[in-house]
Amino acid sequence: MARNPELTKQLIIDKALPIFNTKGYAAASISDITAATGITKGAIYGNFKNKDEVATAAFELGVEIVTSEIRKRVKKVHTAPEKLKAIVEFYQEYIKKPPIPGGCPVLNSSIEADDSLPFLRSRVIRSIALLKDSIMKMVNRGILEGQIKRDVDAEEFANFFYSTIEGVISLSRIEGDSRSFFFVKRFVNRQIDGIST
Amino acid sequence: MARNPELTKQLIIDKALPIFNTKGYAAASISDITAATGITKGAIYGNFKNKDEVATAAFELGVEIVTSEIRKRVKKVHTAPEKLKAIVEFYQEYIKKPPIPGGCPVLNSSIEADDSLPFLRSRVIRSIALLKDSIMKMVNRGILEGQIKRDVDAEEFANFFYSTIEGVISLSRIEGDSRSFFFVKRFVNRQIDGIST
DNA sequence: TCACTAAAATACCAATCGGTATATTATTAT
DNA sequence: ATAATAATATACCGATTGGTATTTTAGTGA
Repeated sequence: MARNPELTKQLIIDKALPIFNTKGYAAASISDITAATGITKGAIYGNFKNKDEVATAAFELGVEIVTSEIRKRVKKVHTAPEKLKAIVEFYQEYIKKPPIPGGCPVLNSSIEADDSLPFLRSRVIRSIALLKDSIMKMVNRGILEGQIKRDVDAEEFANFFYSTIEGVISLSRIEGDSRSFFFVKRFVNRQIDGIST
Repeated sequence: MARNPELTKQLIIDKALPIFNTKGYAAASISDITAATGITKGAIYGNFKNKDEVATAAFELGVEIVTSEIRKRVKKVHTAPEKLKAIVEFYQEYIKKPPIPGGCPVLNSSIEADDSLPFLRSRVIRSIALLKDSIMKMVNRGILEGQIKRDVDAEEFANFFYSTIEGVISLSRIEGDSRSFFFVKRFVNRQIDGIST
């Protein structure tokens, strides 16, 4: 086996992410991870203090995968309305061809960590705050640059935008169908057009 | 101990619901239920085939609690816009004073059952379909009665409405704050006004 | 009052859980 | 080449899991 602890650690995180994201923290076991990695318990506990730390690292990777892809797509276009639509587009593709099996790690962890798992909860809150903040900034910059109407409440829009997208992701996933997403996408894009100048 | 199997069964379901709803199916144990009920494992397995059946019964109770309260509030007012706003109002109070600890059972189960728990998944799908359908009928009846604009797509609105509310519930819960709900409520109510005649 | 029955309590099961202590490796410095 | 060290593998731990078999208990009809 490779004796590079950096690689080992990364391998564990990479394989743990889809496991935690599909089964949830409680149902995912260390044995699941040893099975997926081909690595033993000794290697896992040599590189992580406990299960919580593995889950934390996996969650952070999940957030990084999602946000880096969003950043990439947002940079490609240059007006606020286009950027917002690019995010919607991203999540549509996310459902069809998920970069991480099991849905959105932020939403999943949000549900599982709201009443327990305090170590995760704080990180989920931070991730959501960052996401909402970037949407707000997008809207406000759009206002300054004359692409978005001046009377738009950026915080209200960000909360609507985030809630609706997370909601429709869970909806589409449980339905196993993208029909709902189609409708919601149409609605959201119309809202974006509605606040555009 | 009471030797009324009907009461025993109901006691188990009543106590199991908040446990499953807060901890999730995987993390909730039979021991949690014996502790909460004061009843032993023998009584549980005498009344239910297995854990799945307890979880199923608890879920059905959760759905009944939510939908019956919605029905009640929807009946109190007599136009489609008022009915839609009454649902929003219900969920706002739901967050402040939850009739079931742990958030919305439909959303929670939706997240946990999308990749596993097929016995739950099918029931979640049915519950969501019923909820969305009742919103669609509300909108369509509003159109017929001249309260809602004729060009409104009921299915699109229902999907937006459901997604947004479920999304903001998870958001408010993880944030532990109703600020986000306030913004989203304002947005949704404005949408309702926007489709009203 | 006394069987009979059904419900609930108790005792037990193998399997698995997260975690640890120890043994075995592979790598590096000398 | 070899000793020291760090990383991984192995073996094991008590606790808990869902579930079952058995015993005790409460309620019912005769």
